[in-house]
Amino acid sequence: MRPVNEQLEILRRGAAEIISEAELAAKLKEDRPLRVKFGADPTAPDIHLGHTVVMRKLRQFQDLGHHVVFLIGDFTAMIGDPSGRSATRKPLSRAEVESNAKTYLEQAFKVLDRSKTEVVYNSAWCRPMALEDVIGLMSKYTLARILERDDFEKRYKGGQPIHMHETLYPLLQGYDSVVLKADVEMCGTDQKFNCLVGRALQEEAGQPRQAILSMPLMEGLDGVKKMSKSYGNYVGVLDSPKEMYGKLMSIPDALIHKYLTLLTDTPLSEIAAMQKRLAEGENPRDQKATLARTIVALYHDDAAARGAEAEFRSVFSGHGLPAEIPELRVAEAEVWIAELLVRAGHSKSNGEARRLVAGGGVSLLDGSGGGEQKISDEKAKVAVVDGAILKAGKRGFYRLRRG
RNA sequence: GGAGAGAUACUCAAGCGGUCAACGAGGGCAGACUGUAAAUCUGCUGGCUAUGCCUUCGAAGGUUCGAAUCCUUCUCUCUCCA
Repeated sequence: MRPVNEQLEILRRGAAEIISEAELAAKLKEDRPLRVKFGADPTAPDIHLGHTVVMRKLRQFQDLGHHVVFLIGDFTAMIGDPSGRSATRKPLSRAEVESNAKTYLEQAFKVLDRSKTEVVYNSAWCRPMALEDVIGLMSKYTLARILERDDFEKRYKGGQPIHMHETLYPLLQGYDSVVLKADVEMCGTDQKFNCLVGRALQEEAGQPRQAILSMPLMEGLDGVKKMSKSYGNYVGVLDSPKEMYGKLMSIPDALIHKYLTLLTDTPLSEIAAMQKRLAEGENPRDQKATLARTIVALYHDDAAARGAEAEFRSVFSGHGLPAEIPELRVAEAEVWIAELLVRAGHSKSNGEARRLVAGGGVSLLDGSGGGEQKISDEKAKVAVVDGAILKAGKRGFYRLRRG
């Protein structure tokens, strides 16, 4: 195994907090594969770049020769983790959890080394627990300490409900660490509390305490809220090269270097150099392009990255047309514009389409992309010319086909 | 167990018998400007080919010509006291 300080240097990259670095160093010094636990709630079937921040770190552990225990919180998912929530999360059904877990793992292995990952389900030990076991677990912790947790505290003070079962979640997650004899637990900063409970419970059980390595929560495309599917500000690992590239080009400038640090292998020295060049006047757009290209190459390949870039340049910088335009088959010679937009799947309702038209967001181009003609009358009927292109908003292109 | 308060559109939040599809803010979408960045300005932000009709203000009933607004019951939440 590589020297401890080299390992630490790699592991420190991008980390929010290591509790404690001395403990982690001591474990690394034992010169054996550490058991690195990571728990995932199978609530989000689609993995996005936000999830990969932690997974990439796990991958680094794997590459350093350590053992990753990937815990699917199938049991705890049914409780609903209150982490980072201001409201109670609704529990999932068995069937949902199972199918989510499957897709989740499939995507996780885009980052993790499948052969070095042990997958476990916490229902294996949670489900058989008898009430006395549960009470025994509860007796190891105090309500005061549970209420110290950020989100509980906030809800408590804000007069919002906290359900009893939610207070059990940190205990169960901590208990997972006891069962798995984890040496290290990886998590996002929002999970820090739960990980700390794990340390306390391990100590109770006479085990060495796990070290904690937490990664920052990564802001999504809007640059404000954390990346999350429900906020719609995410880049999915399964997104097409074109989508990935485009989405990444829309992030605020301030996020460029954070993304590079957390989502790519770009050496820190290179990132620092980029920051310097930016301060000296380099156009942030170009650095963002580098970021976008690098990430697309990671989840697809170099050719796809170059293709996505070329297309982006031609469509957005050069106001050209995308290489592939979905076709919209229309039988009639003439169709109401709003209906056309709905049929294309661009607008959810006629009303929404009308607003888009009235707002000046819709135009019609001839087959080669020229002759742009804005449609601003929401009542307009448009003649369906075979091969003409309907442009809706910033990125909606549809090629009309008669027949 | 007792006493109060509250539930409004994606979120926060006005409204307290007609002028309410519901003020305002945030968010979102679109346009201008740009680098699909930020900031700024403008418009839009229930459904319906539509000077109107339909659905929506926790749920179900009721009063009324007319209800988000009044009454009854129910569900959920919070606060205080035990």
